[in-house]
Parts: sequence; structure tokens; C-alpha cells
Amino acid sequence: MLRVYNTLSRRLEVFSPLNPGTVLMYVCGPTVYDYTHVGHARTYVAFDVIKRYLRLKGYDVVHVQNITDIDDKIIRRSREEGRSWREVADEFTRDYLEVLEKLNIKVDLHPRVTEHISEIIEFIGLLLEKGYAYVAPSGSVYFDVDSYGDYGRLSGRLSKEEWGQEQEYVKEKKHPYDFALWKAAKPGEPWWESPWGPGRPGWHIECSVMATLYLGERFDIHGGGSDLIFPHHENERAQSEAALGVKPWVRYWLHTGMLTVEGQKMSKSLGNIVPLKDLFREWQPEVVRLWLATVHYRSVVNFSDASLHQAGRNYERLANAVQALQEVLRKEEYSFKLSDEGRKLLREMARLRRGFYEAMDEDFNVSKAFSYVYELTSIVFSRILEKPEAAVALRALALLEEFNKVLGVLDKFFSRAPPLPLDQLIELIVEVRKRLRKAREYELADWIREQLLKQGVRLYDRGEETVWRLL
RNA sequence: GCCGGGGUGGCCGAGAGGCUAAGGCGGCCGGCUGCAGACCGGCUUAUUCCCGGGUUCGAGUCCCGGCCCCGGCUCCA
Repeated sequence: MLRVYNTLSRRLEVFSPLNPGTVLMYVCGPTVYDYTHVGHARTYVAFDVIKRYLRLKGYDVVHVQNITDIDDKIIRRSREEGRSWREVADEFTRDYLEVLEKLNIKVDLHPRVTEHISEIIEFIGLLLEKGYAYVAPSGSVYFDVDSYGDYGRLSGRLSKEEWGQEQEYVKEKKHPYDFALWKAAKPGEPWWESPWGPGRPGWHIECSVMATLYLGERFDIHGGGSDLIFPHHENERAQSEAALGVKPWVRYWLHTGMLTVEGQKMSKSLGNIVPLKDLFREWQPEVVRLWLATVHYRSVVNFSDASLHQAGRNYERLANAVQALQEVLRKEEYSFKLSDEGRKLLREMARLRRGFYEAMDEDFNVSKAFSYVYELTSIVFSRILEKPEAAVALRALALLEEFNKVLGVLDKFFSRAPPLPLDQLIELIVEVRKRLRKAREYELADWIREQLLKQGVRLYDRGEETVWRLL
């Protein structure tokens, strides 16, 4: 039985989706005004892990993650760089999609705000019609927070003094805590035609509109970074429940913990923002993903060289375990009777599998769950490879493949259909090197090892024998 | 100030009333070894879980009171 922490109730709740067997999930994606950084990745990987676990449990998950491609920061950047807002948005959208691909995150749908202007206008119209919004003299439309009645509960801000936002419009708003649904265009700004004059959507409305359009008027999981709880999600909740007349609009609000860099907040002023495109130059995407995937989604993650390094070691060990097992299956005859040790190992693996699911069921406790994965790799090296039995190796491999459904870092080892011609070429080179070593031609042998490493093939000599592993 | 989350071995991080407090990283020693790495074994590695009280037969785990850290509170994943 899966339990999740709901920000709205501030407690663990039994997870039970609207429609049994299906999970509708909306995650707040980026505003594309700059390169995607590790903080974004932290959130996207966390929700990808959640989605993958739900799928492993048998749910059909629909994952929508928006792209906000019009906003003040995009406009500012386009002015600074003398190009159109669309060029800016396109460039960073491309970067974002590349990052997701490298991190092995597959989102079902990435709706872009500017492709949904008419739906947004319609939604705002509905709010006006029902009396939850008003048009200001400038042509901007604001949400009337007082008309909603349940504002502040998500963020735990129950007094109006804590609601202040969008100070720049304070003179034309009824209350300082009202927020813009539609922003009237100022000279030189991009605009779309609307019943209230030329303008563009406010920041919060797009998520309400696109979530409703693609998931329906009610859905299961709404996620994002915990910095979005106020005002973004508070506002989404208010305008959606008001316009659609549903309650609760979202069943489970899930928020990820923030990322710090060497113990400090990541910010422009500290100059410590780490773009993924830079990080990938130093660490392979699988390592970055493993690092983020094995941290609990609600805790603060600290970016440091040591933590990436640890993930790198863990990745190598997992990759080695999988490949070593595959090698056993290539070489060992299938046995039709298991040894006592073999039967014991099967029982232990069943225990690890159970442990993994129990941990994940408790609000996606990945740290605990992955302790079982690492325990499995330890069993692989210390016991299974000691006295290999094909059936046991096969079981261990199947289990690793199952765990990888959530981890998502070992795909390339499982998607390979060995032996490929490439494998035979590598083996040929390894054999040549073996003969060189025998002839004590170490300089050349070491050179071959170096060159293969550059191609992503690492060699390990074990006495006379040499094994090779892909990175 | 307000709203959250925390303080467990050198580091990361499980454990949330009851067997000897997971797992990993790093370091050291040994095995293997032309070198490197990988892998194996051992040690570092917790009479102890920030401090002080309390509840209990029994508390990292629950309660009370402190101290400290991190994040959010204009825009932010």
C-alpha cells in the first residue's frame, strides 16, 4: 500500500487515484529564459522516479510537464540580447528537452503556454463570468482572492498579511494579494488579442488551463519545487477550484526539496548556478541521474563534488554487476538443479525485492530502497560470482532490471542484445592485448587500454584473464 | 517575524517504541597483480544517535524545554 506526503494536509495519506489504475500527474516545468540547471534537474528526476515507480506498480501514468515560454524574464532577456522573445524561448526550450533526454526522462506531453492562449482566455472568461475576477482600467484582469474563501491553506499562510504579491500592480488591484490572470501589454511588449485588449497571460493561469485541458477538471498529482508552493500553487488551486467548481482540484500535492551548492543556496548573486550542459561535461548523465534519483524527493540535496563522486562509484558498481552477470549467462551452462547456496540466494533476493517495494511504498523512500539494490550488488560479487549458477545469475539480473525500471541508469546494458559484432571486435582487441602482455609488451598493452577507455570500454585484468566493461 | 524541513560514525544517509543502530562513500591493511583498476576479506564504524528533563519494563524513535543548521516568505524547480 503506497502512502504519500500531501503538502495540503501535511501528512502521509494512502495513495488512491481518482480512477483506479490510472494516475494523472502534472509537474510544473521551466520558464525558458536561461539554461536548465541542476536545481531543475533535481525536481524533474524526482518526479520521473515517482512516475516510474507508479508504473512499476502497474499504474498507467499520464505525465504532463509544461513549458512557460512567455513571461517577464524572457521579455527582459530578449531586449538585452536584441532578439525576439520566441528566439529566446526556443533556444532554452531546446536546452531543456536535451537535458531531459540525457537524464532519461520521458514526459508524455510538454504543453507550451503560447500555444494555448485561446484556452487561457476562455478560462479567464469563466472566472469573470462567475465573479471570481475583475478587469482593471489598464485592461489587466485580476483574480479576486477574497471571493475564493480557502486561500492560504496549501502554503499554511492563513492571514492576509502573508499574502502580498505582484507589488508592481498594487495601485490598480482591489487588494495587494490579488494576482494577475491577464497582463495588459505595455508598449513594446509581445501581446495577444483578448476581450480585455492586447496582453499576455499572467504567470499562474497557464498551469490551471493546461492541466485541465490534458488531464481533466480533477487529477491526482500536482508537483513542483517547494519554492512554488507560494504563491504559484496557492494561486493555481484558488483559480481552478473557483472556475471549475471542483474540490479538491488536485488530490495530492507533492513538492521537492531544494538544491544547495556546497551548502549554500543556488542563486544568481552568489554566482553558483550550475547549468546541466556544463555538468555533463564532467559527469556522464547516468551518474547525474543516479545521484539525484537516490535522494529522497522531499529532502534538500546538496551539490558537491563528493556527492557526485559517490554516485559515480555506485554507478560503476551497478554497471559492473549487470555486465558480470550477463557474462555468466554467456559462459555458464544452464543447470537443472540448484545448489543449497543457490536456493538460499534466491530466498535472499526475494527478501531484497520485498524490502525495495516496502521502502518505496513509504512515500518513495529511495535511500532505503536503494540500500537493497546495493545489497544485491554486494551479493552478486561476493557470492553469485564466486560459484556461478546460471539460474541464480538470471534471477539476479532480472531483479536488477526491475530495480532499474525506477533507477533508469542501466538501460543501455539491458537493451543490448549480445553478442553484437561490436562485442566480438572488442574481444579481438582484448585478445591481441593479452598476447602483448604475455610477451611483456606492456607499453603497447597499456596504450590499448587507454584508447579503449576513451571509447567507453574499460578493461580489468584478473591475472591472465581480462574482462571488459562498458562505462 | 511567519511557514516548512532537519541535527545519527571522517562524509552521505536508513532506522520513527523492543533482536548485536541498514546500506554506501572515503581511508588503512591483506589477497589478486607487470602497472592501473575492478573484485574479495578485515579494520576504521557508533555502550551511542545536538543538549537537558519527562513518559515507559524498555526511547535516535513519544512528550516538554533549550541550542544549532538549511530552505521558503518579490522572481525562482
